[in-house]
Amino acid sequence: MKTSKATSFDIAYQAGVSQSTVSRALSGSPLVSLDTRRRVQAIAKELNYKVDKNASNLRRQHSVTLALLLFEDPTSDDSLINPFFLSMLGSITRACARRGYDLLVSFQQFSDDWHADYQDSHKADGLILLGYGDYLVARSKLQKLVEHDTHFVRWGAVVEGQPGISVGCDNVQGARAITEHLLSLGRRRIAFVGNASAHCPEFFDRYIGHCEALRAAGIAVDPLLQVDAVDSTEQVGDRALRTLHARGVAFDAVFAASDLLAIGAMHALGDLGLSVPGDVSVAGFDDIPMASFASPALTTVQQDTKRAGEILVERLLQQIRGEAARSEMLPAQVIVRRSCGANRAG
Amino acid sequence: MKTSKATSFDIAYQAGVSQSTVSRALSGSPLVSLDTRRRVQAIAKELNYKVDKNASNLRRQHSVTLALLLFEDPTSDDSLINPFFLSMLGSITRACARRGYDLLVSFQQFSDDWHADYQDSHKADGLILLGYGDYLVARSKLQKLVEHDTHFVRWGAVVEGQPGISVGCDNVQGARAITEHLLSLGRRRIAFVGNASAHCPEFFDRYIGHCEALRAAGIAVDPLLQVDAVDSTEQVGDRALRTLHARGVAFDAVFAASDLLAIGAMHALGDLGLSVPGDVSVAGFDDIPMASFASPALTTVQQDTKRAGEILVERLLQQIRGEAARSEMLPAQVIVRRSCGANRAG
DNA sequence: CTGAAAGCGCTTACAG
DNA sequence: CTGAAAGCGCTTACAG
Repeated sequence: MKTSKATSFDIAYQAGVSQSTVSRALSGSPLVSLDTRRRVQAIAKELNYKVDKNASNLRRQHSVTLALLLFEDPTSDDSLINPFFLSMLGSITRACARRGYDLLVSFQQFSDDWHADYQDSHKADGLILLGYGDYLVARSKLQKLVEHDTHFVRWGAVVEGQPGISVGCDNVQGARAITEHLLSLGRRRIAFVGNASAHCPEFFDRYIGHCEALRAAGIAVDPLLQVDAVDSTEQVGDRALRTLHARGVAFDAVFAASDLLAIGAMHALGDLGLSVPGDVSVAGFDDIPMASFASPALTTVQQDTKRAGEILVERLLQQIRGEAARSEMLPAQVIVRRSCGANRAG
Repeated sequence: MKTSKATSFDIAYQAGVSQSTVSRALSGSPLVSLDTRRRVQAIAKELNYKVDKNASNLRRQHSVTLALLLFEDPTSDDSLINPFFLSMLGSITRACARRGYDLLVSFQQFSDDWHADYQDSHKADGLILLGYGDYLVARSKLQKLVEHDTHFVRWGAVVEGQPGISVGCDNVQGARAITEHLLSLGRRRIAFVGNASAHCPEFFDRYIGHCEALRAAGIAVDPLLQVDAVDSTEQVGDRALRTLHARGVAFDAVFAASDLLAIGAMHALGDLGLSVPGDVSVAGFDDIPMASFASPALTTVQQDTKRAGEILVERLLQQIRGEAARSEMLPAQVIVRRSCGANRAG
C-alpha cells in the first residue's frame, strides 16, 4: 500500500486533469473551476499529498522561511541562553507562524563567518539577528550583509547611521523612567551595573537615560557608582556588586542594566548583609519571567517582547517584498514590584 | 556588479570545467583531481557561491533539516514557554548544528493536525516532539505518525508499548531519590503536587517513585497529600498549595512534580505564613535556571538536558539512516540546595 | 478554464 | 578523473 510518496502527477492522474491544473487548484489560483478544485483537493487529502517544499521553493526562488541567528556571548555556559532572548524567540516563532513562514533557528558565535550564508543558499529569505555581543565587532559584519543585499533585521540598540535596520526598545527612555522611580522613592546614590561604552550600545543607552534622570534632578553623576558588566548573567552581577562594595562608596540603590545582573546583585547584597529594599533598592531591565519570582520580586523595565517579535518579522518581510523598511524603537514600561521599596502590586 | 546569484554553471565557466565537476568538487567527491578541486573552490569562494539548498534537497530527496515541534498547554499564557523546554531547545539546536543539520522550530497546539506535515512536504527529514500535554490524546497522533512512516522521536515518559520511540529521564528513579532525601531529613508527611493519572505519564511516574520511597520507609501513602496540577506553572503550583492547605491535613514537606510548581508552592507557603525550609521542606523537579535563584534556592531533581538533546537527535538520525533505534531513559540526579533544610552546597 | 512545455539549480548514474 | 544528460517535483508563461 504505502508506496513512496504522492506527487502532483499522481493526483492529476486520479482526478483526470493535467498536473498544471493540480498545481493551480492547490495553490489557490483563480484560474480553476470550483468543481475541479474541489475534486483535486479531495484526492490530495485522501492521498495525504503535500506540496514538496524543495521543488516549490526552487521554482519560485524563495523559501518562505526566515532564519533566526542567535548570538551568544562566547564566555557564557554552553547550556545557558539568556531568558530574555528565549522569550523573544517564542514571540518571533509565533509571529512567523501567523504569516505562514517557517523559522530556522541557529546559534552562532560572533566569530563565525555567518554573513549571508542562509540567504545565498536559499535556506531562508531573510535573517533575524538576536543577541548581545560587541557592537563594534558586529558592525562590520552588518556592513557586509548590506553589501551582499541580504535581507535582515536586528534586535538591539537603534543607533544612528548603522548598517541595515534595527528594532529595539527605547533604552534611554526606559532607563530614565526607572531612575526617576528610584529618585521618587528618595534614593540619591544610585549605582549603575552595566558597561557604559559604545561596544554595548544597549547598556550604554541605559546608562545615558539613567544619567539624564539624575541630572534633571540636580544630582551629579558619580563615575565611581558605575560598574562594568559585559556579560548579562547572575554571576557577573554578583561580582559587579562586590566590586562596587569594595570601592567603599556609599550607595542606596542599584540599577542593573539587565534582570539577570540585578538578580545577581541582590544575591551579593544578601551575602554582604544588606537588605533589599531596606538598605538598598534594586531595579533591573527586561522583565524576564524570573523577575517576578525573585525575592524580593524585582522592579524592572519591561520590554514588550511580543510586540517586538511581531515588528521584527514585519520589518523583515517588508524588505523581502522590496518595500522600504525603517528602524523602530519600542516604548519600555516600568514594572513596580518589591525590590525598590514601593508597594504597588506588580 | 551585483548580478543576481552565482550558480554552479557560472563557476564552471570561469574554471573551465563542466558543471558536474563543479558539483563534485564542492561536495567533496573523491572523483576530482586535487588541482581542479582547489581551482573550483577558489572561484566559488570569490563569487560567494553557495549551493542552492532547494535544488540540492530536491535532487537528493532529503532536506538535512530536522523539525522541532513544541507543544504547549493551550491554557498557558501566549508569551510563556516552559523554561525546561527552552533549555532542551538550546541543547537540541546545538546537537543539530554539530551534525550539520538545520533546525526548524515550530509551536503547535495539541489540537492541530500536525502529523507528518513536515516530512511529507520535505521540509524536514524527521520530527522532534517536545512538550507536555495529554498523553492519551497525543497517543493516537503518534500512532498516525508511525503509520505514515514518519521519522520522529519524542521527549517524555518512556511508557511500555507506546507508538514510536521516546527519550526521557528516569522519572521514577529521580522521584524516589528526592523523596528519600526528604525522608533522610526527617520529613514524614510529604505532599505531592502534580497530576497522578495516565494522562500525564511523566508526573505519574514521579508520583510512583515518590510512593515507592514512602513504602520502602514503611510510610503509608495518604491520598489527601496528593494535589492535582495539570499545567506546569507557578500560578498552578501556588493554587495547588492553597488547595492542600485548605484540606487541613498536616504536612512537613512538599515534593512538586516540576520546579515551576515548586516555586509557586513556596510563594503560597510564604503567603500562608509558613517558612521554607523551617516549617516545610520543598523540592522540585527539572533544575531549571530559576531554581538556583529562588529563595530559598530550590532542591530539585536535575534532568540532563544537554545529554537529552544529543540523544534525541542521535536517535532520530538513526531512524533517518534506516537503523534500528530504541527508546532510552536517562538517569536523573538530586541537586541539594537550601529549600529542604540541608546545607550541602548545590 | 485547461494543457503541454520550459526551467528552477542541483546530483548522479552512464559513458568515456 | 571528466563531461553530457537525465531528472528531482514543482510553478508559470504561453497557447488555446
